[in-house]
Amino acid sequence: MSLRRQYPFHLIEPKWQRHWDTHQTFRAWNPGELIPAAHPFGLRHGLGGQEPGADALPPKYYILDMFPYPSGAGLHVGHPEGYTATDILARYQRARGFNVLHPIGWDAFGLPAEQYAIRTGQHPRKTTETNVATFKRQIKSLGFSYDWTREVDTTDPGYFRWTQWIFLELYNAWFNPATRRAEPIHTLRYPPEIQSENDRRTYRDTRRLAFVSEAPVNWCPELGTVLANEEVIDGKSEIGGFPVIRKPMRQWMLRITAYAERLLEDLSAIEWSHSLKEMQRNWIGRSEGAEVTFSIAGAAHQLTVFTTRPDTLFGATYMVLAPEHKLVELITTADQRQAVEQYRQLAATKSDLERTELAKDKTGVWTGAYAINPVNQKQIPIWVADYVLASYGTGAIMAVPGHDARDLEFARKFQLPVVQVVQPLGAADWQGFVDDGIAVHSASAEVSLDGLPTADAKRTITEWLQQTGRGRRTINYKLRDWLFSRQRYWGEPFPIVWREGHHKALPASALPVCPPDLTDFKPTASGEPPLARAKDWVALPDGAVRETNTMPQWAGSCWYYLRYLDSTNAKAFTSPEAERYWMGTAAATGSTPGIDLYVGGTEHAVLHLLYARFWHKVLFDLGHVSTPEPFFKLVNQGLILGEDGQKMSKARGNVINPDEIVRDYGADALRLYEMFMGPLEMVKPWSTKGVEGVYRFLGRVWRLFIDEASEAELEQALTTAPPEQQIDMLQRARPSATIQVTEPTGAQLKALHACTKKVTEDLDGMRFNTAISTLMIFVNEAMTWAMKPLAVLREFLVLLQPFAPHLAEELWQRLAAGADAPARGAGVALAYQPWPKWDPSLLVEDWLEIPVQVNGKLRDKIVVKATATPQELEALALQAEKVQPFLQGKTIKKVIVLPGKLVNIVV
RNA sequence: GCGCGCGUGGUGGAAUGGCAGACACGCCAGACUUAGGAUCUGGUCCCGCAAGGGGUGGAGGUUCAAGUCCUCUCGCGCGCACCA
Repeated sequence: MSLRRQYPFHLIEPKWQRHWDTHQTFRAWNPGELIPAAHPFGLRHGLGGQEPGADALPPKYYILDMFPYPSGAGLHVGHPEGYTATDILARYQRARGFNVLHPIGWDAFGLPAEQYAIRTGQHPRKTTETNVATFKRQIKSLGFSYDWTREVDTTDPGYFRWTQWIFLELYNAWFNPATRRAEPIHTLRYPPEIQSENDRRTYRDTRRLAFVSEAPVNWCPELGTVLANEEVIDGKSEIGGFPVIRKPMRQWMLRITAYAERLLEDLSAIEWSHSLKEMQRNWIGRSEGAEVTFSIAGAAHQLTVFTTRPDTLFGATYMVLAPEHKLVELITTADQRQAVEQYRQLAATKSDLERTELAKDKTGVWTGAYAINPVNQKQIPIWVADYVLASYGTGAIMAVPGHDARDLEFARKFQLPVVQVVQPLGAADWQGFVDDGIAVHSASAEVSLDGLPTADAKRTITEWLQQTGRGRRTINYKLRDWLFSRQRYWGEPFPIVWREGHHKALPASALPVCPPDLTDFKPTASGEPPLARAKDWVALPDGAVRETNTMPQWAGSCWYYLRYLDSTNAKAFTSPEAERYWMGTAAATGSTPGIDLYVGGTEHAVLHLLYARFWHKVLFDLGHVSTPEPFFKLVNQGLILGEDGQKMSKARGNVINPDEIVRDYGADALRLYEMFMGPLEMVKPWSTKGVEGVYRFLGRVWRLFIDEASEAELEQALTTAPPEQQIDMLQRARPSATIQVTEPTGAQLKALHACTKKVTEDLDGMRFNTAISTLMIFVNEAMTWAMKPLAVLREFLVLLQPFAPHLAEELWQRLAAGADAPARGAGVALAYQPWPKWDPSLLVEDWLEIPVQVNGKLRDKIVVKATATPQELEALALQAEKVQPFLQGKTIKKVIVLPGKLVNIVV
């Protein structure tokens, strides 16, 4: 701390935080709720003492933060960045008359609490409670205008009961390809050949949106759990960075792939950043191409491959199967069996990391078998190689080494033939040419592509394949179904029981299914999930056993924004009325469909944000929510780096603790600084000097309003007063005598209205940094006024309030208490004061300074009446003193005159 | 390798195609002070005493006018990455 205390923020901030808490100032009102007569929202909208329906309430504005995982480390300065941005906008929209929903909660299931429990034996519930308490204290110390009555905690049985309920909705639904929608499972029709109840059960169970699969999954031995594709980065676990291997296991999956196309299409209807949409598009990974079926020489089997380049079919000189491909064992010849088996086993034990990052060198073995190319009946060898992934396409490819870099590398290593079938348009070498060109050497007795540009060749060959029954046009996605079960303790148990090897959903009335109490949270020695230790819990009286896997952390965050709408509802995840009002369509409410603004970090680009969209679409299809997309507009805040420009980390010792900033400079200063650093979305380094800068600004605001002598008295009195009396002593700081009820001068009005205009426009564009600089400019000017009109300063406080709410409220109360004028809404909380309007006519200048350029270079400035005609401007510009030397001996070719802006003389 | 984004003073950053550097940090000078790490005032892109010249990663282009638009190029950041 190197500055003196600029103003008594240490008293002001707790005072207003307590005031907002006890008055529930920021409570958001649902349709039909009784609004107390004295609540500022009721006073503002004339609804006090009433129970207005959705029609009588003002339009809604739903502004959401990504709720935090309450880690043991406490809040870091990245959290307040997004939270301050949304809080400023929440306060702004409240002032503009919206019914604002601005909630917060805790995403509290998760691995760290469980691992801490394994180390120390402390129950994760206890750890979670402690961490939530810390986060809550820290967040409250920043003065955010959350509606705390709607706080949610994903680990609360009253909450996860509905997470389990939504899982049942998924379980009891299937995706109807004809309607492209989820429908209740009872609408599923069985093909005539499926008759027995057992077959029907299997048919049903393999079509549910939540289903059991026995497929190779990402298994992390270190964490003792499986992970979703999205949780594996470069072959390592996202949490902890431990190796991940592929292992076949029986797991719960969610059928997100059914929604691939809609998840992709609907991106165009929402306002997200370009890069974020691009990340989701990449993850979904749609690619158009064809499936081609090859027969196998001397065998009845067929081999289907996916290719985006069916036009290169004539160039296929060999085939490759993924090591896991089922056909491998069926077609491998006796001679090759040993080599193939060895290769497959080696591939199975390799981690993903070893198969990708570390092993760029291609490996593989020949199966001994041949495929027959359908276009020309040529026999080409079938290989097994791990550069082909079992999980993409059909797990097999036709290799065209002439026009694919990977196939070329493989062909060169194993001396397989390379042939040309595409002629580059330019002078490029054809070997390894992968772009579009002209088809060559692509003709047989049955079909010819020669001379066709790539696009036409694709179309021609695909039609031919389709007509001859050897293939078809198809679309492939990289997106995989969502692996939804984990071998953990600290997560939602599945509402599922098993009997005789079949799973069965519990009825909704059996919810919540609470996890049993345990003292040992490790997986069992046999590798079963920790819940299996609770034998009494697992075994049910009727002989059934409970599912012992739990849901992943993402489950709770998939729908929390819906629970906020009606967070204590015990009968439904939310009431339909509340859902319609807050999430409803534009036509019904006059506001945005879905959540108006969602702010959070970019780390959830393909995890939470994809999963939540998926769940929302299922709920939409099943009639539970009104919109197909939850998050209409989304903004990612940029990372805050340490003062050294490096990512903040304990190891580097460059972590800034928000508690210390609040202690030394106050919450308003922290809020203001984080917004003043630069554009919200940008990555930017922390600067404590910068905090001091905005802190000094807040001090100037204080001194603009407060009498200096009285403040000195206050400071003096505080040195001896006991802490509990100090807050009341704030009253001793009296408004400055220079604040008077006077008619503002033109210059004063102009300063206010210019400030109002710019701040308003900047808030609409989320340009918080320039909004704050505008407030600074106003204060710098107002400091020079000998007489400060009360009305002007009051309006300024309404503008300041979203940014520095504690200080603004304190000063507002001070001016209202003065009783020296009929205050604008005296006694009504500043937070609900109407946002000021600006009068454009006040901003018009009588005289303007106009730059005069010669050939685009600034040479002089002329002062003219704002009403000057272009002719007058041109004449004055040509006479301007400093312009003369540049016109000497030249012919004026042209004069560009922009009235009110600029004159450019071209010579 | 592919995709996306970004390059502006000593620093964070401002600039609907129209005066480059708002606002702030830092620094310099001054005022008030016993003092200043408080506050206030002034200055602060570079070269130059000045007149003037140069300047938004680099090279071209479009335009009366380019930080802004186009092409190429270099550098940085983020994402994806054997996806057929």
